Amino acid sequence: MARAATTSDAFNAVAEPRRREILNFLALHAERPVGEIVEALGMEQPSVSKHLRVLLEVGLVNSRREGRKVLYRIDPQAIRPLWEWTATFEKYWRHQLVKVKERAEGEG
Amino acid sequence: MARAATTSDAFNAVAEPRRREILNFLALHAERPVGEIVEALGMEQPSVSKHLRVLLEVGLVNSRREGRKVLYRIDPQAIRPLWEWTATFEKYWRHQLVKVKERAEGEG
DNA sequence: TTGACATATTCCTATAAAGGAATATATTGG
DNA sequence: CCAATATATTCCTTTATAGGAATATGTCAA
Repeated sequence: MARAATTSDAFNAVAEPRRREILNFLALHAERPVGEIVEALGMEQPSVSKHLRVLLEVGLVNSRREGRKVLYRIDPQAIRPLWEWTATFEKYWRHQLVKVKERAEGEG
Repeated sequence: MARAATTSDAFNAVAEPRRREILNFLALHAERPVGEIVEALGMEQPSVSKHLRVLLEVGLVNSRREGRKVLYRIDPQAIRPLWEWTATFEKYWRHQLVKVKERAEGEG
């Protein structure tokens, strides 16, 4: 068996750094055509289209055509499961920090 | 070029569901030997060892030997970059929720 | 219809991974 | 040292990429 498909869920989709870059860009710039992503991130156009397809399939972005251009925008809801999972670990590192702080104060 | 190595960073490491299960288990149970993970999650022992190796390489877990057993524990700090990245999108879905709420109140 | 622009898809290659089975390594007790 | 327990590694097969190059599809303007 091979690795799970990149399109199987958001976890797999965002494992690819380029796709995270695209999401970062779209988060800042709202709805944008492919060409602007290509230019802004310095990637090849086919590469961007392919990454957008993966993001589209897992619902991390939506798209609509406007004339010759296709506009993409993020759907932040799709990132939520990822955030929720990571957030369950937040209390543990917060705990660690408290302990580190206490130790520092004890020594000072 | 193929996909990035699962050991290249936490994003790639946690893309695999089994590895997330292992982290979930370790988060709840603190330091545990491999055998308990195997039993608790119903996975094959070599499979668990291999997944733990990946988690170890990206720093998501630590280990120490105690007699015949090797005890693993999570290092929640390693999940932090993941949380931080996803958290940057939180404001967007919060925004969406506010708008949905406003609309609902306007209609009600 | 034709040409230009914008995006998507296909074909190719190299690479890596996950699971299963078998085996190797490490540690302890006798 | 030997047997038993606990864990790690290796070998194999199947599958899925990501990027590059080339090409196809879609849309508009004249």
